[in-house]
Amino acid sequence: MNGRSAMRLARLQEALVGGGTIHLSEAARLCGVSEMTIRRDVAASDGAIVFIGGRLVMADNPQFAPVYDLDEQRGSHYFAKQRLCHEAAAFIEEGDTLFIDCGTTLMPLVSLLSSFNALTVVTYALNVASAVAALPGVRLILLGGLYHDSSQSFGSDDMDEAIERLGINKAFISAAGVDPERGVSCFHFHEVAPKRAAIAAATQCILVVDETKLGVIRPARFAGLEAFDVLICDGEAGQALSSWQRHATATRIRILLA
Amino acid sequence: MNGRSAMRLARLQEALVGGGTIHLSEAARLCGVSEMTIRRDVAASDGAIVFIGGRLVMADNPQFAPVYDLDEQRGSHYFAKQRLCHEAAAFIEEGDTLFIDCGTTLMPLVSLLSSFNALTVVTYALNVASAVAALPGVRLILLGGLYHDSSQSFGSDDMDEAIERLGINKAFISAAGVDPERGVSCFHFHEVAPKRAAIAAATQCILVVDETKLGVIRPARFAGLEAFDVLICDGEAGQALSSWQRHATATRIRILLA
DNA sequence: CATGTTTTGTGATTTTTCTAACATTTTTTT
DNA sequence: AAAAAAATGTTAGAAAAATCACAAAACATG
Repeated sequence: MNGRSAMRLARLQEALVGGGTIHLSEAARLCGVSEMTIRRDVAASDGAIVFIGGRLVMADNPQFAPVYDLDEQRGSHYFAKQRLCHEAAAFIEEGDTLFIDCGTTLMPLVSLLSSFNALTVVTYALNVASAVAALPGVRLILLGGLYHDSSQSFGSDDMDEAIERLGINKAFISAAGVDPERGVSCFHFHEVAPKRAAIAAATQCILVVDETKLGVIRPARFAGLEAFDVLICDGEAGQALSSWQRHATATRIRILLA
Repeated sequence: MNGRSAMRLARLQEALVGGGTIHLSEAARLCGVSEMTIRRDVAASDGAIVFIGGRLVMADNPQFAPVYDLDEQRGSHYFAKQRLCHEAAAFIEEGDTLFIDCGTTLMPLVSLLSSFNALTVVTYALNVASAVAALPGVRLILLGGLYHDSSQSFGSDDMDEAIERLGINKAFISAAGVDPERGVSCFHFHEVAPKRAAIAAATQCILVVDETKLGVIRPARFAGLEAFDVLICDGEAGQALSSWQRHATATRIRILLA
């Protein structure tokens, strides 16, 4: 990609941020180049803007649900996550202060918040923040710091203190691995502090993972299973289920299947 | 519209709720009918679902709302801002730690950062952060807090302390009003603390405003003109220019015209 | 300033989407 | 059960969009 091309894309991106589409011809006119050049720009770009039937739309704006075809979404566990989040949303009440963890698992939860009008969301994830910022009735508190690309989230030394100062009601936590003996873990160490602080601060802790995470151990352990009040999981393959129910009664965790 | 048709539409609507698109062929397969039937269903419906380039989308999906030419008006401003930012970018060197202010003025500056690979950007604006996060070679530090929709930025009590702790090289500041006697001002009071802290911390302060801001006073004053080393402005209408040059020599500020 | 490279434009070609007409099937009515 | 009506499928052609190939222009470089 070249400099001028990047500038045109930025120009178009600015036009499309906040939603909407523009037709190829319109985009070409706007940038003062031919339609073919716009096509080439978009094709060579990182995929932030895509074509849909001769129109340009923002694709990766987390503010919106993905544009991809539904069968692709099916493949990427999109529907599974949607179901999980639907279950999770049932715990939310008007006036709550929610902690929402980073990752893609809890993204569908954000779009379910639009029906409330007195929520506060605390997060340290950029994608979550961008999505929440678009909701009119939801207050957003972003815990800043140094950005980590790997998890689209921020990390800082005093994040735990910042979380302590907030009155968090319910914490929705995601994880990359959940094991009854070895606890709940994630990939990145900078996520440990905010997760722990949120779990400690929250009245109710809800762990949301899809079933591929069960029995898996990742490098950064941040809690034991007993730290959570509810585990929301999708039990398509119910084989491991019975053993998990045993663990559940042992740790008093409540398992919900989406 | 007929009963079976309504049922198919309901089914498709369910698949599309929460955004996303579904291709005509996919929809036909999903409902077990021909593509033509889906077309007829959609055509005869109330308009909740619409076609866009062979794909079905919910009509109320803001992502697909046609954004008619936000042209000239916003477009011309955009190019002005682009010029301003091009001037501003000339001050940036490899290895710098930049403070980038909120607003739309400095957005084009972000896309100009992609040619560097050892920059650090400090900001308290969500739109700036989102844009910087996409750049591979740039470290991002976001100053978090409570989100303010009006300026797409965050505010918190300890932001000034957080800025003090950072080694900021160059501060790029935007403003809603610049007046030689009454100083530099913005609309929102929560912007004052970070702007002041950044100005105090930075080695070099660069004020970037378009000429419509000259001679304007806004509610929240955050600095005098003498606090800045450089003022970058577009001098299309050069009328006020001579008087500004006088102020410039008085305050030792360097005026650049884009 | 000539040279080679990159970027952009143009027109031809292929693919996809849209529309319309008519055939076929299903449902309803008599 | 036959006829009529409604719904759906099939095909063909028009329109739009996507791709390709090459020419022209802009840019960089020695």
